[in-house]
Amino acid sequence: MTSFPEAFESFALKILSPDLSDAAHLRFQALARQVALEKDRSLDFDGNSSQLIFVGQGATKLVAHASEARDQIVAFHFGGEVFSVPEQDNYSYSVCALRDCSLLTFPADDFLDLAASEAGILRHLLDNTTGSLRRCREKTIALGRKTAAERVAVFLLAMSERIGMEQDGTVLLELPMSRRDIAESLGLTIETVSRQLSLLREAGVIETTGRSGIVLREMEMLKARAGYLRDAA
Amino acid sequence: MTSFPEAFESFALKILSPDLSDAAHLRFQALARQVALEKDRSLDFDGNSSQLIFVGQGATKLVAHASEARDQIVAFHFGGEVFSVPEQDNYSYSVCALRDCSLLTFPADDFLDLAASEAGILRHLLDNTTGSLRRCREKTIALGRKTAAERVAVFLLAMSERIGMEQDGTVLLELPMSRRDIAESLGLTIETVSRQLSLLREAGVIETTGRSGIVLREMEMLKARAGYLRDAA
DNA sequence: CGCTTTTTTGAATCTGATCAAGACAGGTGG
DNA sequence: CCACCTGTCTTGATCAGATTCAAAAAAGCG
Repeated sequence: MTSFPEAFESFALKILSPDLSDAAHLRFQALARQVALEKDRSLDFDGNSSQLIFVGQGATKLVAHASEARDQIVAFHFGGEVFSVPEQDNYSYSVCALRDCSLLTFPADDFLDLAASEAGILRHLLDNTTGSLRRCREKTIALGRKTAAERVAVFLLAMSERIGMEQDGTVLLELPMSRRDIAESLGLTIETVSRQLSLLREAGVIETTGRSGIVLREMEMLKARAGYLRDAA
Repeated sequence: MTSFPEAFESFALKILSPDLSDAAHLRFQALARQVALEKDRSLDFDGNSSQLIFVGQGATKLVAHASEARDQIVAFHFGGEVFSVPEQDNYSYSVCALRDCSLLTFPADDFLDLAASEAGILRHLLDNTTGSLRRCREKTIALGRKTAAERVAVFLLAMSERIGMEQDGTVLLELPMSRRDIAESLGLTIETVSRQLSLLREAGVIETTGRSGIVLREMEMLKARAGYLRDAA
């Protein structure tokens, strides 16, 4: 387990301005709570305050609880990313570890008060939030207008961008999430996800090894199945 | 039509710091492009740059084009709001007026460069973006896990919060968007939206007057149909 | 190697989409 | 001011894709 100062330093390096005064640096550090979250463990919040989460190491899912047995995964976040957990509104949210994680959490209000005059930090947060918004919008489009086949293709392409290892034309994926997680992220059932992966396998677009390994063998075919605009990137 | 300086002032009042120097103020003004967008007209962008939009007056929809005849409305925005239009990635985006609009547009990169050392402005943008993200996440949950009936209820409740007029227990809505818009926002078809509204009408939960008027007569029943957590706000 | 859990596959069901008319609103021109 | 016309909305019948229910197969663990 990384020690607290060490974990905080990796955060400071990424997010805080390098020219921040030592005093301010310490105030941020005082605000941070370090959490070592084991795989499949989740972090619940009191619900009255929004939280800022920095993922030092590991992989997490942000889950919204729509009602009993109806969860929607709002986003996946990997090492080095910062994201915000909304305070409870119509839904309650929790953060769950896909694999062992080292996290820093901050109450968002306090953090923003501290950063009120630190344009660099705010800019960083803004960029991060804009990125989350862009991904969330893409997810909205997928959930609103795409078929099961297209959603699975979109998911694989998005994962290949974020955690894929390229290897002469093919991409290797080591998915940290289960079929259930994929289904809950795509607004589908486990069975449908499994069937769509089987179809891709039969079509020679992907290969699967075990539960978590996937080789994207035909990236062009996969893109064609994602239902994107023909002339888009 | 409001004149350009006037439109810009209403923006400056809302977004820019009151203590911003006149020189900086003018630089922001130089960056702004005013657009008077008539109802049903849309603004397309070159796609290579993200835009910041300030809605002075009117109501807009942010539309993503997934493929021919498959549009998804990502968000509605009303007077006084600021939002960002992503650069074209896998989809192309456009902004369309639901009623006559007066907008200011800024290239996001340039705007952020100008605001680089203005913590107040950045904070404002961050709050706005965080709000957009929160709404987008709620939409994700609705599209991923809710039935048609629940989605329509959620839509009506969200609209009542944003543009509803309360009147002794009931809420009056004057919807600026068509059934098609509602459908494209909820990931449903026009017919399904219409059917769900008819069901609500038959159940006495709402009344409709003409194409655009809706009276929310039984807010509690509507909330119960939205599929929220029982104990949530 | 045997046990548990996850994943895959199959059959039936159901929700929402599609196809097809009809009703209505609201604008236009007589 | 009213009749007409156009586009929007509503309603109905059928269809398809995804869910649900059920069971077999595979993966990963001790």
